[in-house]
Amino acid sequence: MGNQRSERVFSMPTRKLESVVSLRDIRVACKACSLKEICLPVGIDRDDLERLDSIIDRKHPLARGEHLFRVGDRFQSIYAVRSGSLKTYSTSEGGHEQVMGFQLPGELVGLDAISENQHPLAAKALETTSVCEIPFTDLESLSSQISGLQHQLLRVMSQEIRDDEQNMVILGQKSAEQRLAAFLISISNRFRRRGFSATQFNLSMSRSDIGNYLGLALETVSRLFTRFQNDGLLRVDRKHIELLDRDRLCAYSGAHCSEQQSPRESSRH
Amino acid sequence: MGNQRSERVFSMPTRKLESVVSLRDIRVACKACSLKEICLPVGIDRDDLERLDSIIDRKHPLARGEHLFRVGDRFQSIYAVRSGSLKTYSTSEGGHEQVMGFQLPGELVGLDAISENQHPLAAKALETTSVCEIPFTDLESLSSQISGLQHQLLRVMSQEIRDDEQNMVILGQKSAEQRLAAFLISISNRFRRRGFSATQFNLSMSRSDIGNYLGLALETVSRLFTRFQNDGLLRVDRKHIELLDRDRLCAYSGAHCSEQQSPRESSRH
DNA sequence: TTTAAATATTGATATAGATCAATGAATTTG
DNA sequence: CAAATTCATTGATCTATATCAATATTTAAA
Repeated sequence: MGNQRSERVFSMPTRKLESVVSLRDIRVACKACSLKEICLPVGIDRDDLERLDSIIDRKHPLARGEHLFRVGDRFQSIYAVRSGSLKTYSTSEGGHEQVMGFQLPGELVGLDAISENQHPLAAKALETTSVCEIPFTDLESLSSQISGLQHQLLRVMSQEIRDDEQNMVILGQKSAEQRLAAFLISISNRFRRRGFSATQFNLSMSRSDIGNYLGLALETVSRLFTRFQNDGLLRVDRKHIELLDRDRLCAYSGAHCSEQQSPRESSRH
Repeated sequence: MGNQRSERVFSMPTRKLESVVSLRDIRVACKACSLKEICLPVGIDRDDLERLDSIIDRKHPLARGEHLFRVGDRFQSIYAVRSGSLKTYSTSEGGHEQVMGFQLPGELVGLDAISENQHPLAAKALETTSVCEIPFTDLESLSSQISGLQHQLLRVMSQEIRDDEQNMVILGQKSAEQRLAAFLISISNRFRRRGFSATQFNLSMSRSDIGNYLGLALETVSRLFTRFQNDGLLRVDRKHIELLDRDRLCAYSGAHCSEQQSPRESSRH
């Protein structure tokens, strides 16, 4: 699928053996990981990468519906999605769920837990999902030695703030139509950036999750999908989406789409 | 006003003399600044503080309506509000403004600019406002030496992400009433944390700014203020707000108010 | 395979809050 | 200090989208 290539490079045996299963085979070095430019884009040389690699731990894949962490869990690591996808969400007292975001391959989760030393959100796998675990204290001490890493970490966090700001704009003043369009464009951009198709993908999250995330009723999401389809913008088949007219969809989203850019992917500089 | 005390401690003469006016007198050491626990809460000792201080630059106050920076400005520094307040906002192609946040004394602006090396938002003074300028490269190199500072910086950014997430909840699924209530509680908490009154304060921003920030029409904000007043929750006199029943207001906001906490103030741990 | 449980679609209706509009302070300006 | 401008309040109406409801489809379970 796409270029999820060359992930099976086996280096040293698993350092930590907390999980029982045959982790050894899954152990992959950062330097060989197809996601490495994403997790650590800039200015980290060969040696540094090796050091970084040594602190990163691959866990065995999560099944659909499994939690990576829950609200209130002690914060120890941030995670990078290697394959699959996650949703993060919080639950209000009334048991009502608020979906805060979706994490696709190459994206990080858990940065919001640093300040309180515990996870303010839960992270649940939307499908079979594997992640890299990056123990935070290790990362911190390493990044005080590797200045490029420190900077990179700050950049990633800053980007997260940007993205959240973008979402606030979307929630604060866009119409339902604009929201869904913006959402699809964002997903598309994020897939493309990871080397997947930008025009054809599967949404691993339910309509209800999308609606919740966008501040819309799921019925509205459903209706909009059919509307978009009727307008010739895309083709929907349940989870599968094919974007037929990305530009027009982008125009629908009410954003500057001149450079077919999305907030999320603009971090490359 | 409140305990905005003991700010006038004069140390060495201004290092950078970019601005013409009598900056010398305003120059105040971090270690004497009433905001120091806020900017740099933990684990920084006397010596380190002095080093930090040496990179921080006080600028002369901004007049109401003046910009601290504009969209697209090269990112060089982050800023801490010393007194007064700011709003950050972006402007869509249609010239439509989106207010992203308000910064009160002790709060930082500009963290979202790190990733792109330029400011994605503009920051404008809502009243006469003075800020500390913290050149980012200096801060970065210093924080690789002072591990407490590095951690603190990450914490602050993480907290910002948390806060934005909170705002997403508010925009995504709260009613107009809940939004305004949550907003007032948040402001109240932030004032209290800085030693100001939590029950009586002036809103430096207009109804329109509040509405824009909360994703509501200004008329709605206005109506809600009168409603809240009629309900005996508070007293409004134009910009001046007096909270009469904080608990009930908090209940209105639809959040767990058990510990009269707000997202923003929960960062102390 | 049948049954059950999610999940998705589509329609009908209700409503929170936007928008339009007019008036009244309060600030700013000349 | 008057005039102009900005800002706030209040009312009347309209609309986008939620909510309620029924059905269909898919997935999971038995």
